[in-house]
Amino acid sequence: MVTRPSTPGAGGDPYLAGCATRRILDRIGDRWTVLIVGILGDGDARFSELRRRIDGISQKMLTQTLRGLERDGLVRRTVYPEVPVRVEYALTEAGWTLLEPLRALQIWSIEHLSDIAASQDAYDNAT
Amino acid sequence: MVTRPSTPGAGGDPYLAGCATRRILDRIGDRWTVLIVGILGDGDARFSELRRRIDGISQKMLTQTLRGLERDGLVRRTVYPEVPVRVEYALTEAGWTLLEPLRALQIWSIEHLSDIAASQDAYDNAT
DNA sequence: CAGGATCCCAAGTGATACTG
DNA sequence: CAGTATCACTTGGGATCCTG
Repeated sequence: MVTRPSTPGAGGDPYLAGCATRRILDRIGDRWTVLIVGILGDGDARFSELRRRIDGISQKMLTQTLRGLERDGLVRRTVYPEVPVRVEYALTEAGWTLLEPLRALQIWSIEHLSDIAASQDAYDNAT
Repeated sequence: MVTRPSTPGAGGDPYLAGCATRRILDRIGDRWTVLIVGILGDGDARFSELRRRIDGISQKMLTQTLRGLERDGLVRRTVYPEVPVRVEYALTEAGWTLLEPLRALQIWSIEHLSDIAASQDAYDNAT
């Protein structure tokens, strides 16, 4: 596939993996995406509900992030032409699959947050 | 732990998980961290070697990112007082554990990149 | 070789006002 | 209710020059 030496131990090409991961992190690495995906993982939600549950998000960023997720096929947007209009957001099949590796990262995060904080303190004091 | 209703299906508190994940993404969500961790996952490396293997990184960002990783206890920096000086970077134990969830994300990335690209094209054409 | 210090621009983000 | 549009600000990151 790629003319680059692959790592003996790991499966797959590390260079390709790096590129792919970078592109995904460009998408989910922003301040709001994972929070939205996480909430939608609990069930569908409408715009105002997301806005209420995500503390501190501006309406601009909520819209922008949802548009991006919709464009990537991770979130489905459904408009119900009632009065007033109702819009529901839900994870797509692909969106659900993203939840899995995200959980892995969450678990790692929770397990290592205190270690990291301690390391930071030690590092700062050593200055 | 937290005075917030937890999700029936998922393990752990989603609110805590969200906060923790956000803090981790603040750390690894930048443009270079995962690439550096990925390369160090292949084995120790010195400064100039990292600089060569990571295409496009500036010396400032390499230094800055390595400092951050060192501060978080994910990377160990070893100085050999030779002439000229030699500096080796290596993953710590915690750094190695991060590699696991990162692989999960990599696998997801590779499996879904084409789907995402296709979805983006469809979305853009539907405009 | 392995950085530190500085300047500067582009991008991400928030606040505010307006709309179908 | 669910957005769109604009402005203003903060920050990430690159370029460049300098040092032990």
